[in-house]
Formats: sequence, C-alpha cells, structure tokens
Amino acid sequence: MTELVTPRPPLGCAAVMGGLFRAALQEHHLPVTHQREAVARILFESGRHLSADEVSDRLSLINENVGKATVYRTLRLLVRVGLATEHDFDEGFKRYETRVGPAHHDHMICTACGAVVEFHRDELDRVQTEVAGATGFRVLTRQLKLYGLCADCDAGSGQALRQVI
Amino acid sequence: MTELVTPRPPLGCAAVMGGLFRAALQEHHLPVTHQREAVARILFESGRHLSADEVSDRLSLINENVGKATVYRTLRLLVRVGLATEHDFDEGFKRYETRVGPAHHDHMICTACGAVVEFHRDELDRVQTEVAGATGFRVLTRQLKLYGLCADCDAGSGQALRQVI
DNA sequence: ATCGCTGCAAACGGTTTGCAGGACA
DNA sequence: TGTCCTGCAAACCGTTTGCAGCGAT
Repeated sequence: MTELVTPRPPLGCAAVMGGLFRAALQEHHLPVTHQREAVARILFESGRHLSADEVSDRLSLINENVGKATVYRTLRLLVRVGLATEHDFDEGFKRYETRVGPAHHDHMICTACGAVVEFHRDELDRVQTEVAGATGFRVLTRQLKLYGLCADCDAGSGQALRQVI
Repeated sequence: MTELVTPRPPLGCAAVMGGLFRAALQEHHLPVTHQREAVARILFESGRHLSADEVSDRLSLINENVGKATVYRTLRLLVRVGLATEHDFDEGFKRYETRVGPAHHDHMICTACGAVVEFHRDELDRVQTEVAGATGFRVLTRQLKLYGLCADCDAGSGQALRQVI
C-alpha cells in the first residue's frame, strides 16, 4: 500500500517556491502565509503523491507545526489555484501531487500491492479535445486511472473470493 | 449536484436478475439472499449511478427493509464479482453503476453543476492495451474522468476565488 | 447442520467547521 | 486597520465492524 512511484527530480522546486507559488496566490488575492509556504514546499520537494497526513507528518519532522486543518485547507487551496492535483487511489483518503505546467500524466495502479506507475500518451490529449468538442464541454482536466495487477502481483493470483465479513 | 445522466434503457434487467446475477454469485460460491437480490435489482432497474444512500432509500420506498450495512456490503460484493463498478465523482461518497458485458464507457463531469455525461471512444481501449504491454501490468479496468464545465455552466463563470473558510 | 449473511448500533477515520486570537496587505 | 488565516477541538458523515441470531445450501 505504500507509494512506489519513481520519485521525480525536484523539478525546480526552489524556483517554483520563489516565484510561481507567490504569483499564483497573489493572482487570486490570497495572502502568502508561512504555513502555506511550508505545505507547498513539502509537496514540491517530495515530487510524489502525498496524503494530507503525510504532509502533516513531514511538517512535524522539520518542526514546522502547522495544524492539520490548515494542511487540509492549504491542499484544497493549491488545487484551486492550479498548483496541485487531487487523486483518489481508492485507499480511503486523497493524495495530492504538484502540477507544474500543462504536462499531464496518468496513472496505473496495482490493486494488489498499491503500486502506482505514471505514464503519458499524446493520444489522450487528442481524445480529450475531441470529446470536449463533441459534447460542448470545456474540459479543464482529466483523471485516467488504469487498474490491474503489476507484473509481480500477477504471478501469485487466484485466491478464493469471500465476503470477508 | 443531481444526476443528469441520460438514463439508459433497463438493459435486459429481468434477464440479468434471472440468470446472470445468480450465476455470478454461485460461481464464487456466494449465497443468493433476498437482500442481495433486492439491492442488485435496484441498481439494474435504475441504470444510473446510485450512491449507497440512494439505493437504501429506494429499497425503503418499496418496503424492502435492508439494513444499510448490508447495502454497503452488497454493493462491494457486486463490484468484486464484476457486476458493478464503483465511481468517485468527488462528492464525498461513492456511486455504483451496473456493468453488463465488456462495453466500457467513460465519464465527463461538470464541476459546477455536477452533470455527468457518458461517452465512449474505441481508441481508449487501444491505449489501455498498449500501456499495459509497455509496463507489464495486466490491466483489468479503467476510470477516465474528464472534468470541466458543461456548455450551460461555461457561460456564467468567472467569480472571485476565496478560501471560503 | 453448517457456514455465512443480516441487522443493529456503535466505532472508525478522513475531512470539515466554529470560534477566538493572530498575521498578512 | 481590516480582513483573512490559523489552531484547536469538536462535529461531520460516509463507511466499516462486532456480535447475536437467522437463512441459504
């Protein structure tokens, strides 16, 4: 159930925090607070899909005491201003990921071990545009998740199905 | 926030309940109970995306008193045996939809009014296969959701952004 | 007869919210 | 200085679970 995504390089984290982050908030007339910077930095530095809890834990580790409510509020905020994306990998909670630029990618999730692999296909952007045109929607973003078994888990499958209470 | 999906025709609901449903359960050595039939029938008859609460309400309406716990357990079960699909349209709860045959379809969701439109593209099946081959995954299912504004909502947009507590 | 399901109600856990005090612009 | 944010803790709410009894096979 742990995160098995290959960590991306920091992606110019310093630059983002120095400029893009402040700019995005100011553009929406939102105050730049110490807590918001801290939460954003954690997310940008990790380059992974973090849950609110994980963000909170990592903040504690560096003695940044940010209330959990603020963590939730800030993550929601980052999504709204377009700096982060929310994901639901069916774990019972949400995960958040930074979103820098329009380079969209999608996810493949192993339903057995929880491994998450990112991938990108150009065709998907085209499909998105076509469907939008056909239905009159203005598509802002997409979430494509392929569920299945990773190579490792595919080997040892075939257990009995029971309701398990 | 209401369901705006065009209701599909009952899709041979009677036939499904008469055979496919029992067969699917028996195949997994799962008892066919009155409650399970009732929940499945509600889902198949509606042909929509229903929440556990909605299923429960509809059961009450026809004086089928099924405990809410059983509704949740049964919906989970239907997903496991492949008769239903679980969806998360970011409403804070899950929705369930019957799944008859391999005819997959995807969803486009209006983030303003909650309208859900279904669509289908053959290319997506191909992409799914290709990505699976490239990564060694055995893909079992997918969830593609396009988020944006429907034609109606696209007109009246552009309000100020605030954290709104 | 056996094993598993059902119902109730309580527990659970992620997320949200009310409110008093503090911080940004 | 005014407005918005923060922190705490309690509330929320969809969902899960323990357990005694019933039901399907």
